[in-house]
Amino acid sequence: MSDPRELRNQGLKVTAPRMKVLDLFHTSAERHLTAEDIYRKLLDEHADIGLATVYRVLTQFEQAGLLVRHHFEGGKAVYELNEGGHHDHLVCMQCGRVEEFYDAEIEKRQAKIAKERGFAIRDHQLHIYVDCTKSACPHRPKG
Amino acid sequence: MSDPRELRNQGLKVTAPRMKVLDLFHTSAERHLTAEDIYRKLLDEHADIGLATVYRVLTQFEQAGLLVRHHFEGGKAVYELNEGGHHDHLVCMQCGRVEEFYDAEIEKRQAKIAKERGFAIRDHQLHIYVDCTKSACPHRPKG
DNA sequence: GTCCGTGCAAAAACTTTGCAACCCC
DNA sequence: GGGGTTGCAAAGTTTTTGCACGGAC
Repeated sequence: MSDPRELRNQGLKVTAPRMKVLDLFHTSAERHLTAEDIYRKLLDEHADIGLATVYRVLTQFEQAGLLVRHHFEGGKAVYELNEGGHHDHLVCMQCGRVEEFYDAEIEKRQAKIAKERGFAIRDHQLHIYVDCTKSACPHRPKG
Repeated sequence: MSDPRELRNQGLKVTAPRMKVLDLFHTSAERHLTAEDIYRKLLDEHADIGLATVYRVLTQFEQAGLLVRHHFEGGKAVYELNEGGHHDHLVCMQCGRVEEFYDAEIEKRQAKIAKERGFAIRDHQLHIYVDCTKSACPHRPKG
C-alpha cells in the first residue's frame, strides 16, 4: 500500500480511488500508464471506480506534482510517477513500450537555446520514436 | 499559387481543395497550422471546403511527405511544410507561438542513445515549452 | 466513363462536466 | 455535519468514416 501521507502532504483527501490509483503507479510493471490502462487494471481487481474519476484523480495528481503527464503520438495522455529527476523518452511505435533516458549534454544545450532567445523554459520533452521489432520488443497489445 | 506538380509528383490528383490547402502553407505568416486554423482560413476566403476534407488532405499530405505533423501540448495536431531539414520546436504556452531550432550536437547524441539501445529511429521531436510573456510574444488568441 | 475525391452527417476516440448520492475529517 | 469526492450519464473536442454525388484525367 502507498503511504496516505503522499496525498495529505499535497492537501488531497485520502480516498479509496486515490489510494488505489497511486498504488497502481507504485506497483505496476510499466511506469507509463494511460487513463484507460488504469481503468482496466481497476476493473480487473473489481475496484468500483468510474473512468471519470480516474481522469479526475490523474489531473489532480498531476497538479499536485505526484505524476507527470506526457502526450506521445497516439492521442492518449500517458502518466508516470514524478520522482523528481527529469528524463526523456524512447517510444516504440510498434508496441507502445517506453524507455527513459537522460543526457546532461542535451539538457545543457536546450537550456542554452532557450536562454539565447530570451525564453523561460516551462517544460521540455524529447521523444524519440523507434521501432524495436526485434527481441528487445515484447510486442504487447498496444494500450 | 503553388505548383500543381508538387501534388502530381506524389501521385495525388490535382484538386481545388488540395491546391488551396497547399497554398495556405506556402503563403501563411505562421508556418504551423492546425486543421481548424486551415478550415477557418478557407471559410474566410469563401472556399467551400468541408472540415472532413481538410483532415483528409492533411493526412494525405503528411503521408506523401509534403507536410510534417506534430503533437504539442494542447491536444490538437499541428502541421508544417516539410522542407527537408529536421528541426525542433520552442512552443509558447501563453500564445501558442512556435519557433524552430536545430542543434547538431543534440541530434548527434539522440542518434547515439537510440543506437546504443539497439533501436531504429523512426522520428524524434524535442519540444521546449516556454513562457514568452514579454515583448517577444505578441499574445494572439490561442488557436 | 471510371475512379478517386468531396461534402455532409454520423460516429469514433478521448476527456471533461453536471448532478445527486456519498464519505472523509 | 459540511464540503470535498464519486459514479453515472451527458456533453465537449478533435478526428475519422459512410455514403451518394461530383470532378479529374
